[in-house]
Amino acid sequence: MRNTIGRPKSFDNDTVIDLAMQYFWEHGYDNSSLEDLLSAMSIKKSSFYANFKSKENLFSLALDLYRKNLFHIIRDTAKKYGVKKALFSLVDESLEDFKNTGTIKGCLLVNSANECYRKYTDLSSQINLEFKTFIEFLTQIIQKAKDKNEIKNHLDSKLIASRFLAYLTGLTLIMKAGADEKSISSVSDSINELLD
Amino acid sequence: MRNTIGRPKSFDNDTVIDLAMQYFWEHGYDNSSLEDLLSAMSIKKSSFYANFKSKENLFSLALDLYRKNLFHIIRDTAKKYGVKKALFSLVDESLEDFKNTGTIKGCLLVNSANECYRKYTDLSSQINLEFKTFIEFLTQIIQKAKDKNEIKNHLDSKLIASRFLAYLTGLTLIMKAGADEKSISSVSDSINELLD
DNA sequence: TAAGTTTTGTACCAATTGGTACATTAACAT
DNA sequence: ATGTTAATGTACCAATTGGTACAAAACTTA
Repeated sequence: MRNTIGRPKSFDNDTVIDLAMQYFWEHGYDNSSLEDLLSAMSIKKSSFYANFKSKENLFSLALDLYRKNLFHIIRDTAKKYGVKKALFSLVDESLEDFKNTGTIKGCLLVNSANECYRKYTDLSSQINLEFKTFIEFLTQIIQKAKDKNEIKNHLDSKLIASRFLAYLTGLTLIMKAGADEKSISSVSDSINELLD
Repeated sequence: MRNTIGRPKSFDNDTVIDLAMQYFWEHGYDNSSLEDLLSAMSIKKSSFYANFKSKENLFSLALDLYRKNLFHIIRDTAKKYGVKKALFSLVDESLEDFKNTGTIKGCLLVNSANECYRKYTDLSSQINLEFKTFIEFLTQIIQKAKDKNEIKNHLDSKLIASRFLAYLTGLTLIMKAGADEKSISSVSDSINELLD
């Protein structure tokens, strides 16, 4: 793949998609202007449209990357420290994020569903799919943990997964809205109990 | 107040604020363009800027109206059917809303926190305040219900309030993201248990 | 050096945004 | 009829949006 004719690519597509994904994650779709994205990706407009054909298409790629990364991280952590810790680390990450930056990004899949669903029809179907895939993924690893008796909650795995995601999302939002520490801890505790 | 000189007002400010509030509620702040708002309010641009001075100011008024209406409804329902039903009716309303329209508006206060916090600094402080007032309000009526032994949950009232709001918010979001009925019911059930 | 490919630079586009200025008209009280 | 206030109509504004067109420059292999 080395000896191609012409000027060689100076940036890796996947790398700049990752940079875009980070920016999208922090600012949302609408609040990420093309200008913002270009400087985040460190490429110029002409290169942008040559490599990714539109903002919407870039977002689609970013969404997919996000979900893949997320699964990878959860799987890795689950292998090392168990499913319970892997899932709760998502909560902890949010708490840490908030402590450090004073703000919170939440889950890009959920955020996108909230922002883009029904507004950007092309993205909507993908978002829906990614979300369902995420729930399924959670259901599977929770089921495995139940089989190993690592999680004792008698509730159906999928329902645990759904509650988990709902609570985590709710936690994120009340943090954004300015809930106090005790309230935050309480919701966080309830997520922990869910995974007991 | 009747015999004022000059042409009498042909629309009531509060009425059109209410119309604007409904529109904001359904579409969010950024997605409510001035044009949209004007036709929703059935007034013209010139009248708009004469009566409300900016979109941001209108939203501020709408937010306040929303919170007042919300408190009013909850208080009324609580008097008639008890606190538990009053709170759970918020959940039911979301479920109904979704069944009928296929979409869901959520809580304007929470939505606004999510959308506007840190982006519109002038609104941010108000949003923060409205949210805290809401939590306090919930805490109070929950405490009353606990005093009457209507709610038996031993958790601190404020923490019940916070969990309630977080769960409800999370429920709203996973509905938007396309969760299936069983998952939705399960989260809804857990909110019910919280208020037992 | 020439050919091929990538990246950049510059200029431009139509559409939309929230907002302003101001003249005109409509409805009332005196 | 006149003054006063409310509402409308029209025209305009600068800024931002995502996107296109195309020429010029940079870098490679052959």
